[in-house]
Amino acid sequence: MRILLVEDKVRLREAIAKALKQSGYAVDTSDNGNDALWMAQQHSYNVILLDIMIPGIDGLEVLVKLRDQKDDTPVLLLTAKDTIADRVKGLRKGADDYLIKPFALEELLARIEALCRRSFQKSTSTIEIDDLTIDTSAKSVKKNGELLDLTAREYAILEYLALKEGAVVSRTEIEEHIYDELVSPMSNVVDSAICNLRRKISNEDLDKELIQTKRGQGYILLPSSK
Amino acid sequence: MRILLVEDKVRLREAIAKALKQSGYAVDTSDNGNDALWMAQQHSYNVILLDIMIPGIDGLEVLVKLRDQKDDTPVLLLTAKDTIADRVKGLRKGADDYLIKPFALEELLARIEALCRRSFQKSTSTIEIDDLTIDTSAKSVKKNGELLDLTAREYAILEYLALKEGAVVSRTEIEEHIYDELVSPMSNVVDSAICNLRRKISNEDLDKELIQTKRGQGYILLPSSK
DNA sequence: AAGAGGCGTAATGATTTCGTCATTTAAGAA
DNA sequence: TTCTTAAATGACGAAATCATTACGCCTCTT
Repeated sequence: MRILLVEDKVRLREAIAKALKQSGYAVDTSDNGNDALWMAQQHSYNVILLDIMIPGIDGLEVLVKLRDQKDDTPVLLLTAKDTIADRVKGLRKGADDYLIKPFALEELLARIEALCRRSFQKSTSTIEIDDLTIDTSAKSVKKNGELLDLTAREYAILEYLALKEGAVVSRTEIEEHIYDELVSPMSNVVDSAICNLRRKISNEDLDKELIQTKRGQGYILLPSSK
Repeated sequence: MRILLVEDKVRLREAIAKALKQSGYAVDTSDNGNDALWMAQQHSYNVILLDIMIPGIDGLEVLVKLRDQKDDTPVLLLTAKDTIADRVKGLRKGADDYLIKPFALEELLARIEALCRRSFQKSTSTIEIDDLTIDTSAKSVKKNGELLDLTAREYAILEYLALKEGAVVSRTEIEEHIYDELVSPMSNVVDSAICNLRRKISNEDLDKELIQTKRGQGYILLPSSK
């Protein structure tokens, strides 16, 4: 966990830095806006503690510049100013939190923790299998970067198979997971859906089918051959 | 954007709820911990505003229970207590922010905005997509710098889609996050709202629709083509 | 109190999807 | 090899989904 601390008052800066280090953070410090901006660009910090009134370009401006550069490191503003308008302004410019001096170190630490906690949950939403890329949030599939035109059903089945990559999935299982109502026992909905799906994802270059049939058992999506 | 407001003092609750609604949020309220917990479990809120001193199980406990259930909805604690120890305790238990009563509505709104923003992994209060610029603070939309005249509903839907840029958003999800009351299942409110919205944001120059339909799945706002 | 605009509902028509059925193909057992 | 049965395929029509329009209620403003 690496933190950039931007604060011009020496004593305060040292005190905060010391406390942070004791809590196990790696800390870089700066006493002015220009250096701070430079450092933030060089390094990817987990949190930036930013005093507003600092020499060089001021804290808010540093914040704005960072955001303009699509840098979304969590920023906690520190300031002596204490009007509601200032706070609102800071938050609206893309700060994540705001603390007013003087503050208790305990509170600062707790807020930093909250910011770190939140910034850590980024989940990957794509599954890659051979030349297919399944984007589960866009519910779309690309083959070699090219968008495939799958129907909702087809996508759902493919996604399900992909989640169970390498495992045999029975017809019944597919019916139960993809179809709401009961499918009549004699139906071959799944077969025909699989058929259409194969047609769309098949790759002429490779001779093997990605979705293979396990006669009498179901289907299996081959594990990625990487 | 749907918010759960938990506060037992009637007047304060109503005042906050009113302000939130005016800002375009869908708001559910509760005056006690038990109901609040129940509601939070039923629904996926974008933010929970949680007073600590409430009847039934207290706010902190509600928070702890939610976190135990791996529910990581952003929680903003509201409280009259004002010792550092209390604040730290709240944050350490998994709260994302903390406000002390009495607070200014402006600041509350700004903090809620920051929480929403971060939960969608966005760091700035304006979102640019193609020729559209969505200002989530001012709740306005510009097309090529020209202000569009959207209704509150239209804006809310567009903002939600934009925050989820590149992800499919189902009708149900829109209904649940934009509308406070239950939408009757057969209704096509969302469809017609989308229809109107498209008319207003469509660009004759570009032939592609910004809001695309994923038949059987929902709508998707295409990621900016830069 | 009247008017305007916002918004939900209902109805319609266009389009796509998907399940069924009939038929062909392929796999495995004897 | 031949027989049996499971699976693949293709065509068709019913059903579902969506876009769009019109209408009417409700609310807010003036």
